[in-house]
Amino acid sequence: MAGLTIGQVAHRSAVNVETVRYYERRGLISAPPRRESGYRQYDPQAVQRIQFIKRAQELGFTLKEIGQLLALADGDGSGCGDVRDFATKKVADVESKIRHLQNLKKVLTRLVRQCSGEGPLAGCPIIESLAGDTETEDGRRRKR
Amino acid sequence: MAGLTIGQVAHRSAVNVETVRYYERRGLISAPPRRESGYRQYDPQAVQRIQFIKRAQELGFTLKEIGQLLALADGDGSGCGDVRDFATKKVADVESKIRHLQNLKKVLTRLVRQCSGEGPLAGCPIIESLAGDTETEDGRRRKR
DNA sequence: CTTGACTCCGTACCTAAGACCAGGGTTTAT
DNA sequence: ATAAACCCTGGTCTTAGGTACGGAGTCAAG
Repeated sequence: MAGLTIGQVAHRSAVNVETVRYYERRGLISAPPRRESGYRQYDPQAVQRIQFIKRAQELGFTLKEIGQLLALADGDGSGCGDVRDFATKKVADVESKIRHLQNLKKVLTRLVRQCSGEGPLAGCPIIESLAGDTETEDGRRRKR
Repeated sequence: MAGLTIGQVAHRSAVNVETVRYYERRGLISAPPRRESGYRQYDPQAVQRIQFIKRAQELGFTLKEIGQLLALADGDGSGCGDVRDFATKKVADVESKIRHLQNLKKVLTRLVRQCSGEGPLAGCPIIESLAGDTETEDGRRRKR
């Protein structure tokens, strides 16, 4: 009984069966050999690989990036430095997202602070701020 | 020539024509009257409304949330406080996302720090950390 | 041998927020 | 009058990461 069924692999890696097949389609895990019946027969390594994918996802990598990461890990030519570059780029990514959100938060907080929370809607600083008052000139490009 | 065409509205609010129609389908802007020909005839107010939507989007609100926000703004019963609650909840939202990303960053940074960036792949701390080593027990639920 | 659990494949569906296209009809400038 | 620019509907396509379904075949236990 060498080899795991897809269901066993899925359960051990805490994902759905469909997810395993999906990863195969995406090329993240290689197509395993089959039994006579056509059933996939997995090496226990497959579980490791899926867990790798899941952990990398938790770190904010997309499946596409994980594919590249796995290619590095599988490939021969690359070294540790390539992997580090990858992770470094991701850190910059995350930092940029954080900055964006912090700016958002600042603006939102300011709006909330300006709003007393009392009185009717008319005059609510939040609504007014969103409504804005920029009058754009006509931009019809049509010939006249 | 009272009323703007959809193209004029789109241009003035700096969105695509399709976007305007999409917002109408989503119920974010009301369906305007039509000419004989079937052409939509917009009030200039429509531009304001779309700008409202766009600004709210920039603040991180989804269209669904913006729909609720607009319902507040349109509805009669609600007051400024409801709007403030909304924005406050969004701030909490954003804060939670920031915390998550900061945690991500911490983990990634630690990984990068641990990695010399030299040498071959085998033994790269980043790869090893992702590969992990948790041995999960079998969870086959099938009768035997 | 039956039954229930499992697996196969392909395809469709989901969320978000639109973009784009085809095949028509309309408006307007010249 | 003609051509360019515009508008209509309705449908499909996109990205990401899966989930779900249907009909069929398979496997193991009682």
